[in-house]
Amino acid sequence: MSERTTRETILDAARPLFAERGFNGTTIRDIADAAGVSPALVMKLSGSKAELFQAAAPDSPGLDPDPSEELPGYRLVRAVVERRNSGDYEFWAMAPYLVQEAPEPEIARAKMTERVVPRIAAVIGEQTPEKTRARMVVTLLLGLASGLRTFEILTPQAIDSAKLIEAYGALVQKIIDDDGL
Amino acid sequence: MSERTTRETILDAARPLFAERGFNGTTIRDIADAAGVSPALVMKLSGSKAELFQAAAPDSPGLDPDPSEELPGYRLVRAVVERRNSGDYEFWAMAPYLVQEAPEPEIARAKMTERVVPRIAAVIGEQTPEKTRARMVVTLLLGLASGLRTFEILTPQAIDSAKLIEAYGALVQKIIDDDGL
DNA sequence: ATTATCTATAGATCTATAGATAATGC
DNA sequence: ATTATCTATAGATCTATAGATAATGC
Repeated sequence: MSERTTRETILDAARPLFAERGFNGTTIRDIADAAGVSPALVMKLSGSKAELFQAAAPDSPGLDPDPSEELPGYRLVRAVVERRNSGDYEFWAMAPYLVQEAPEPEIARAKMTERVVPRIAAVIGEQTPEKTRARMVVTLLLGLASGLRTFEILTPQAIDSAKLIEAYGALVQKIIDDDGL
Repeated sequence: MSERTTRETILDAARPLFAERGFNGTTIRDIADAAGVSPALVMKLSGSKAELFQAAAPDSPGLDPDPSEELPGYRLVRAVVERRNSGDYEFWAMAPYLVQEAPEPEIARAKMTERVVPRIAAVIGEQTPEKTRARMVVTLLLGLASGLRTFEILTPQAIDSAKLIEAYGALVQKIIDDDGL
């Protein structure tokens, strides 16, 4: 097993732990146990816990691999709902913890904005320097992920997926189409 | 100084620390220093760190003391924006951490939903058992607070307060008025 | 020979408690 | 006398490192 592979094993073990328990709630030993190696090796290969966090924490949302005919507002919402249904990792739900729990929250916040806002601006085709609509869309996606994942108030019992995509997608699309912003 | 008062001093010191740094990121000593007492006294008066967290963490949003003529969607949004402008404590921004960082996240999540959803249902006048619209409104407020506070992507430079209240208030009001939900 | 990994442990926390002292009310 | 508060410290972590051993490639 080369270093590359072991390092990847450790990062893969670290990611969900950091996401679920945060920086302080996750120990090097937790990660080592999950990866099946000694804590010393985790330290050796990652340098420090803070560096490991930086390396492990995903810092941008998953790409949309298949730009369909659907309007981008609905498409973005559908992706979040489908990830809930399949239990996949949800960047938008983890982002608040990644900022708040980072060893240096201010830097984490700035980095996050830098990566995420232009990305969404590209998806919705916004070209203004302020990227106001992209910022609003990011806000809406953060809320949706909170409701679906962190708080689980938008359960399938409370609202079925199709209806949710229709209603919430309409909100996102309304922002995208808003000429006043 | 009676116990009541010292206990309150400690809780007031603990609240912002827990909110900013989370449960694991805040130590009894931090709280003791902020309150100007010894760590031993903090322990004595609070029982344990977990109990202190329970006692200190606000578990519901601030009430709306002045129900105006304004439509509830705009009113709810305006309150969040104004708290940003005045730098006041924002329940909706802290709620994710309170759930995630709680000693028992599952219980914290259930409690949160139990308190918050009926509250918002009352504000918007929803009486269905599922409270689907209240859940959607909570989701939108969580997003707004994330965008304003946690990520600071909705800065006054990016969008001025009046415009934000108008645009985001319209979304919340759209959900409140949505007959399909 | 070099790289990968482990054991053992130092040094620095952290929560919690025991027991002492200072302040308060009768 | 009782309540409020402190000092001192036990016991349990946690990160990080030093030095030893096992595995690998030449």
